[in-house]
Amino acid sequence: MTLTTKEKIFQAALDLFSQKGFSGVSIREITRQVGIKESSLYNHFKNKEAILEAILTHFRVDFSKTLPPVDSLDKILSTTEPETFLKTGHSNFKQYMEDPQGQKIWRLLQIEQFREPFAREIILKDFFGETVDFLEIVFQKMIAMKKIKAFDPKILAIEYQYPVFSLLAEYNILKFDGKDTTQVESRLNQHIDFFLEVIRNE
Amino acid sequence: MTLTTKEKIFQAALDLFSQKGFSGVSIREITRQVGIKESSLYNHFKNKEAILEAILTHFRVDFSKTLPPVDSLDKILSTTEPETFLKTGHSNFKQYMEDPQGQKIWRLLQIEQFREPFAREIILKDFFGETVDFLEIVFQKMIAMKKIKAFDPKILAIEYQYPVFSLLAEYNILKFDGKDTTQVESRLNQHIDFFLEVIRNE
DNA sequence: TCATTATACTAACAAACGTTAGATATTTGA
DNA sequence: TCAAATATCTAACGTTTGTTAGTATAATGA
Repeated sequence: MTLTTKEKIFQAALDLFSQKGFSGVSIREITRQVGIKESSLYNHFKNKEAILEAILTHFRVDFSKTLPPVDSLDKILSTTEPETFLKTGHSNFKQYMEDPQGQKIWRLLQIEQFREPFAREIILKDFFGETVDFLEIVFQKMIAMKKIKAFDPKILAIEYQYPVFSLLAEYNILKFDGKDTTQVESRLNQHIDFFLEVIRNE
Repeated sequence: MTLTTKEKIFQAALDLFSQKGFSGVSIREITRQVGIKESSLYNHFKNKEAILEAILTHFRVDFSKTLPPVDSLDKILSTTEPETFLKTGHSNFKQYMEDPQGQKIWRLLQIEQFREPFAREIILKDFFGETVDFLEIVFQKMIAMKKIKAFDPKILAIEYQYPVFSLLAEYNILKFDGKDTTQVESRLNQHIDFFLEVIRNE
């Protein structure tokens, strides 16, 4: 699986931007990593800004694939216990966390969120918004099926997901320094267990 | 209350770094905002890096003052209900959130966390670590006083504080665009209420 | 008061920046 | 097979970068 020059530029830029930020990386640094002269880059991207834009756009499209479609939820939830459902979701999430590409995109969004309006939009809408909206529907359905206590599903969505975001932030910092992440991972498990205990219908 | 030139440089640098990041701001941009020539800056700071270092160090000292001393906890907790204690803490926290200086430092830490090891250390130790350690002691004492249910105090600390970090991140993005933040603020209140309901000792 | 110290200025530096023009080589499609 | 399109190269451009040297002015302390 060989990459085109454009893809190599994309990857090198993502790698460098996610460490030093957009302003901290030069065209020459990117092309040096790819193995071409700096002028050649302009055959593939209009300018430096266009590389970042391509990365952010690609991520936006990519992220929308990680959640199961809402139409299939009734079927899934009728055959799956809340515990299994959440733990499966956690497993998917963990996979995303451990993927180096996912870590780079997360870091890039963190670094650029206050310089790049598009990054803010992705964090707010795709990251916070979409996940919470999805979970709200999930918990609403679980309540209708009397599988969990009848709390406000929106509140449940936040109570479940927001700690996960913080744990993910902590995880990515530790991972960046190559430090041990088992504690954060066990905290994520503890969080899910705690949450399940709280919402359980006796 | 007039500022010295050094303080003006400090403030201008914090202001600009928190919007564009360290690499995105030039010495000339800082000195233009202060109203001096770029060479004059070097009478106050050794180089550009030293300004960032001064900002991060100042924040570290500053942040350690926001939590009440552990020695005074027994006295406070014996006369204060959990609900009042947490809501007072929330009020202090909100004040910090609404302070423009606090927002700038938060943004700076977010932007620089992967370029600057010191920023990572502050986020991990001061932000995550210290707050959770403090809350663990608080909940441990509340449990000993039989004021709340006997959950693992460390888990309670995380369940309480980690959603607050995520809400704070969301709050700061909205605030940066001048958008409405009442929804995030009400979510913070809902979180506290939910948490109190869960840990209440019947 | 006067020497010293601190702070501001002008001017310049070498290096790095993003980007372009134009020549050369490689790949593609009729 | 050969013209057209695409990708790479060398070389250079005008700016901006962080920083320094040297000089003038203002504040400080004996």
